[in-house]
Amino acid sequence: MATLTAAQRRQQDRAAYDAFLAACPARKVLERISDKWVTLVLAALGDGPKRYRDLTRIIAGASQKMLTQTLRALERDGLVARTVTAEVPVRVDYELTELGRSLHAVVRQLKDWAECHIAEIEQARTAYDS
Amino acid sequence: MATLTAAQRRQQDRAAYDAFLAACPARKVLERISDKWVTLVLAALGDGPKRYRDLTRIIAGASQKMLTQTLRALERDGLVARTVTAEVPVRVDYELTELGRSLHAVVRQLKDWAECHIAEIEQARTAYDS
DNA sequence: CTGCATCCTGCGAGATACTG
DNA sequence: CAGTATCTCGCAGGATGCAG
Repeated sequence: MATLTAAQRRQQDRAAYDAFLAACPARKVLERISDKWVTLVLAALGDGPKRYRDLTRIIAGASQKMLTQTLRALERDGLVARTVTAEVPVRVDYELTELGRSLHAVVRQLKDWAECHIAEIEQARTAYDS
Repeated sequence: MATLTAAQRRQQDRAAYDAFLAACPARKVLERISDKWVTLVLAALGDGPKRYRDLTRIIAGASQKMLTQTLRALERDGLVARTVTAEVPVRVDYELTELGRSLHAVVRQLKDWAECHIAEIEQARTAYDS
């Protein structure tokens, strides 16, 4: 039928909006850095290349699965470079690319804002909770 | 017993790291704006106050539950102000606070970076996928 | 050391229905 | 109009075991 129920209509709008968001550059980047571990990896690699093992130690909270998954995603996006050295045992180094360092800089802006305004937020929270 | 298995040790490290992250201001703010709808609400309110109904229309992808939840969270953090007018029917307006506008500015920085570098990322992706 | 494959669980988010 | 309450379900992410 040509007419739709309100529910169907809403679902269509939902889908259209999702498609719209999927095409938005800002959204793509935001979703990338929104990942729990991405910014931590950026920070860890911020001061020079690191081996896989080093990263597991530095970012103690990440499971191996998540760390690998994060690194793969960052590599795919050209933010991190992966270098395999055929020693025994194998050695794999990760480092930020130019693009990665650029993004890292933006994230630091965010960090600066956070440290500058977190007190206001906390204050608002306790005020709200009472 | 005093000694722990490797698995237990890892779990402890995990917990400690989580606690560390929980205390990090940058992380708190990042998790706030990481929420799928937060930045959209910031953007929607960026050009003046809006009624609840307006927001549901502007952000067509958000379910009512998510929109309300998002607005409550932002209000709690002092980023958005909620004003109830006792008309019939009830009228509720939302607008960015000073703090909210400040955060919005930072998010726009991120958006600018995204629009400036998205091409490189897309390019890296297609290169990686082949 | 550096990973991939599999299984399993908890929680977030949508759908739906009701209220002031 | 502006929400709240409840139920259900998919899937992100942890645990574990195996491989090059």
